Amino acid sequence: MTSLQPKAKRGGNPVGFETHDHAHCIGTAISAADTLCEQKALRLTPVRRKTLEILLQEHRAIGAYEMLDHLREAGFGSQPPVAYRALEFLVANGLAHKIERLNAFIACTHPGATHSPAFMICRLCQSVAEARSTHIGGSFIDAADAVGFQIEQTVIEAEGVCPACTQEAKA
Amino acid sequence: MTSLQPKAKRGGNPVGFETHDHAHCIGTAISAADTLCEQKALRLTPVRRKTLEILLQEHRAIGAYEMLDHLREAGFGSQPPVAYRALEFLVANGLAHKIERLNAFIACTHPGATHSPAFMICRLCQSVAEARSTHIGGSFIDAADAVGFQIEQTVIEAEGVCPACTQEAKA
DNA sequence: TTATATATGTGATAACATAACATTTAGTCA
DNA sequence: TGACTAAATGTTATGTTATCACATATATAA
Repeated sequence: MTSLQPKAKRGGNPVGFETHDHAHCIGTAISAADTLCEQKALRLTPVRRKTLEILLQEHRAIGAYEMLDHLREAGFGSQPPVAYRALEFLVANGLAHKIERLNAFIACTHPGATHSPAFMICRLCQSVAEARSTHIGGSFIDAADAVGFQIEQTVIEAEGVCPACTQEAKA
Repeated sequence: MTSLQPKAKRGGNPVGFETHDHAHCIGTAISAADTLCEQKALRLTPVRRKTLEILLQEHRAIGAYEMLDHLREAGFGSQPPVAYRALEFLVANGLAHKIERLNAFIACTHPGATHSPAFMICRLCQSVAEARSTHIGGSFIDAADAVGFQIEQTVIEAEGVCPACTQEAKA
């Protein structure tokens, strides 16, 4: 299985995919990552940077092996740990997230901000959108507190149909 | 890798593990499953029933291959689809849940009730507790509504430390 | 009873992930 | 600078999770 698949449509906003804007958003995100890594004394090495760039470029959740294909094409190592380690670094530092339901990874849409992210996964077009709200897990945290469970990380994902696909289904 | 591993301690309630009570709770759950399947005209076949029994017996999240070991020992087929199909049936009908974070399955603690379950996973003792609250995902559903995303299923899981392990850590 | 749908068994393989260890690179400090 | 140390990378090998495809068997309906 190779890495070349059609890009998924964006979920959430039915905004058209525009190259110039997207290039700009990638640039902004990379700059933000640079700043963040400098502040925290983290090393955004070539593989890690490239991995983030690929996630941003694709703008969807991609699996570790698909990432590995891209990295190999870019001249990096071709064995699974190469991809997994870079992704692990990005996830650990809030620059990307793992979508457990898909066993795939996606660039964070607002790195730096402390957040327990929540995702909406379209089962029709496979797009994944990160929810904006910062307190999605609120009642869950309360419920955990009530029984004395110390939450360290949360996985909050919804599977369903995105607005664009809902429109298409109606048509 | 065989199936024999020490049982995880229960998370949530620090109630002792008592054979009689547990046997009773298994019996009750199986009866409930029978009733539910009769009502919905579902077939709780031998493999499916055994699979549910094993989940209830273990009282923790177990992987498909560990389940397969148990099923083989019980005289059923020994190839992965045997376990995956039975688990898929139970999950589809609300008798069990998949814990995405662990790639493992657990019996539902209150089948029949329509619910989008939420779980607390202890990273120290691996116990998994299903949260009682019925409206954990409330704010998430609101956030999805706001952007026009149609939720069909949710995955809500927290990883952290259960009350029992927190106690032990203090001691 | 025959037809049809559903469920099961099995072999093969795909997809996802990590352990272990050698090598290289970056940062530190005598 | 050069030796030391820690971190990162490359690679081999293997472990773990999940599905496809197809044959067979069983249940339900007509």
